[in-house]
Parts: sequence; structure tokens; C-alpha cells
Amino acid sequence: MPEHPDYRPSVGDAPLPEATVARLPLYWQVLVERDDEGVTTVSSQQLGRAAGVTPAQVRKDLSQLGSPGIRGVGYQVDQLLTHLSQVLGLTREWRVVLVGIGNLGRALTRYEGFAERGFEIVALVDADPERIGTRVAGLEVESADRLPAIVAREGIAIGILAVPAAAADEVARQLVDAGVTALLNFAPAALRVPDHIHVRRVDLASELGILAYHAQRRAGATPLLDQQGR
Amino acid sequence: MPEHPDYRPSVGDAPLPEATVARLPLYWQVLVERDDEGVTTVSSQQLGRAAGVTPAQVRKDLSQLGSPGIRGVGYQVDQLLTHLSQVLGLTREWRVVLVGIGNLGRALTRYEGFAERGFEIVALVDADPERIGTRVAGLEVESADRLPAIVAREGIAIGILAVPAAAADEVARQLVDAGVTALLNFAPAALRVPDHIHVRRVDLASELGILAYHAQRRAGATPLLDQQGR
DNA sequence: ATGTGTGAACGTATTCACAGCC
DNA sequence: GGCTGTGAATACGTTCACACAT
Repeated sequence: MPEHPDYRPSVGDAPLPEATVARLPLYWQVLVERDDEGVTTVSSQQLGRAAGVTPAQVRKDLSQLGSPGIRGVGYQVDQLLTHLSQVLGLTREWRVVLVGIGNLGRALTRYEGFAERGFEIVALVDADPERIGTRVAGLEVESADRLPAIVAREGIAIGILAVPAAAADEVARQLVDAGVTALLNFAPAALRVPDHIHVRRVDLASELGILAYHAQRRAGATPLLDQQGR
Repeated sequence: MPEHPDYRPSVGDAPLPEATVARLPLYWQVLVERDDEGVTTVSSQQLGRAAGVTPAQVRKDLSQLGSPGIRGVGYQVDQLLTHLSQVLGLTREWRVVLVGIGNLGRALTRYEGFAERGFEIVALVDADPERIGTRVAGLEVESADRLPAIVAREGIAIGILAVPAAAADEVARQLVDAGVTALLNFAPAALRVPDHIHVRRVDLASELGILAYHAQRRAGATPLLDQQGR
């Protein structure tokens, strides 16, 4: 392998595997906690345990990321945290627009997990004329046709869709046209967006469907009561 | 390959790949819509388009499931929907307990997507003494130590965790002890549960972290008017 | 001794491409 | 002609196992 005695690949270059990217926020979360507790080093074992991942997986991920560990010791919590924050872009604040101010949308405005990680909802959009102009969570609800102005005004790169399925695709198009490059979609619908736009889908009903499959399978397979406790 | 002129493997046997299982609810959803519109057949092309999946993928999934398509025509909507419902266990109602009646928890009680697919939240649990005994969404909030009684009383197999990360693992243990076999976890924490318990994790902050990674990467790749910086 | 870094082995998932049937 | 069903090819992801650094 190439020998770079003291150099590590920095932020801009890595095309990290998507599966790895999906785990980085878990590690980040764990590291923040450990750091707060004053712990200075973690092993892949400990990190993996807390994140729900095998130690080998942790090492693979972190090595792909180019993050230095110390053999016989583990990883330096503060260093690793800094590096991870850079890679994930969590050193800056991300301004987010939320579209759809229904039940879920309103709950999201109050979710503290976002702010703790540097995400701030700075604009609200809804299609319902009754809602437009009202204030929710300290923000004025605006109309969707103002999206280009909103995105430019606030410097927004990320949009959250909490609209009904029927409206999702159209709203996605508007968001993309307005300049948003990443979308978090809560609607149970596929979004047709250009390739360079990143979409993550969170489909609660699907999740329950998947669980139902397993619960049923389990119920069918269980002859009597035959589980054990760990 | 084996010739089974008219026989297709039915509900009880298939150990479907997890990736396939995760897509079945998407297909199910699309089929319900098409069925409502009175459409009688769909091609893998159409189904895939609506679900955000390639046609080849759809065919692979449905063939693994043992579901019959007609060459030159496509799939019979009603047949396929029936079969899928059976496989996913969506022919029955699933009774669900929700633990954690904060912002997110309350929003979930009002989420119509669950009921539409046969999931009903039939019990609410919270640790906060202030909340216990109050009524939310027509249900009385109960204490966690009543979980065994609740699960038995209501015939519950699925639990939803909308509690703070620090409490998640302990609550999961209580749910499992009470007899729940599948969990939907909204807390940003790993749950230590026995192997036979199925957990799906929905981590909103992680999702945003993943998007931030891509948004940043994209911004770095964009040569012209760069972002604002910090 | 302990725990990383990583090739190699393994397993899983997706895509291709085409034969076969309607 | 159109579209499924599916082996074969490929890509992706995870786990193993062990040399090597501290």
C-alpha cells in the first residue's frame, strides 16, 4: 500500500461507500457522549457496541475515512470527533426548510435532536391558505411559490418534506428548482428528482409493514411459548 | 428448475431476503392506489417507476415471493395485492403500544398512515408521572411497569419507542420482557435485545447527517459561487 | 498484552441479457 | 411485440484472521 508516514486524506476527496456514510452519524453521536463524559480514547469494540455495529466494521469504516487509530490503544476521542465532524459537515450550521406543517411537520419543528447537531429549521412552507401567514414555532408559514426566494434568502441546501404523498413529487420539484440539493422525504411516495439530488426516505408505514412481516413469521414459527431470556 | 405447473409457495415458508422485504410495503402501497383507480394489471416497469425501483428489481422480488405474473402482460393487481397482504401480514390488524408521549409520540398518535395499513395504537406508556393517567388521543397514558399487563391484555406484538436516547435500552428490555417481538425505535441509541427480536431504527438526526455529507460534498464540487463558509 | 489496519474470503444485492410465454 | 422469469455477471458490503504497532 502507499506509504504516507504522517499524511491522512482530508475532507474533500473520499468517495465513501454509502453504507459507511450511513454509520458515521452513529459514531459521531457516541463520540459526543463519550467526550462529554471525559473519556479520551475508545476502542473499536466499545464504539461498535454503543453504535450497534461490529468492531471490524468500525475499523473498516474509520480506516476508509482515513482516521488514525493507535494500535494497542484505540481511537483518540477528540481527534476522531473533529475528523468526523469535518467529513459529515457538522462543523457548520445547516439551514433547513420544512414543507408541510401538519402533525408530523409540527412535531419536527420541536424536535431537539436537529438543533443539537447543527440543523436549524429556518423556514416553513405549506400549501394550505389557512396556514399561510400564521406563526408556528416562531416562524411565519409561507407559500410554496416563494420557495426560490426563501432558499436564496436563507442559504438553504436541505429540505424536509412532510406533505401528503400526492403532493410530494411536485413539492420536491419546486424545492430542487429553488436550489435545494438534499431532501428528507417523509411521504410514502417516490420522488422523481435529478440524479445529483440526494434523497433519504423515511417511511413510517413501511417500517411497520416490515415489522409485521417479521412478527407474523415469528408467530407462525413459534410452536408454543419457547423463548428464552438472553 | 423444478416444475410446479400451478403451485406457488405460499405464506409460511419463504425466508425472503431482507432487502426484498423492505421493498414489499412500497409495492403494496402502489398497488392499493392502482387498485383504487380501477387499474387491473401493472407491468414491472410501471410498478417500479411508482415505487422508485428498477423493473428488474421488481421482477426479482416478486418472483422470489412466488407471485405470478403474466408474460407479455404484467401482474394482476388484485391477485398481487392479496398475495402481498398475506405475506406482509396486512390482512389482520396489528395492535401497537407506543412508549414515550413527547412531541414525536403525540404526532405518531395522529398519523393516519398507520391506521390505513391496519396498525392501531392501542396503548400509551410514559415514564413521566405528570403524564400518567392523562388522556391522549382517547387513550389513558399508563406507567411502564404495567407493560406486561398491557401487552397481554391488548394482544400486542409491536412496540414503538419514542423516548429519549438514555431511556431507550431499558424500555426496550421491558417491552421484550412483556412479550413484544418487534420494535420501531426512534431514539438515537442502539438497543441490546435478543436475536429473535426485530428492531427497525428510524434516526432522524442521522438522516440529516447523511444528507449533510452529500450536500457538503456537492458544494465542494461546485466551482462557481461557493457557499458562504462559516 | 492489546487493539488497529487490511487483504482475502465470504455473503448479499443489484443489474444484465435473453430465453420463453402470452 | 411486450413483458415475465431467471441464470449469470457484477457490484457492494461484511466478516475473518493475522501481521504489526504500541
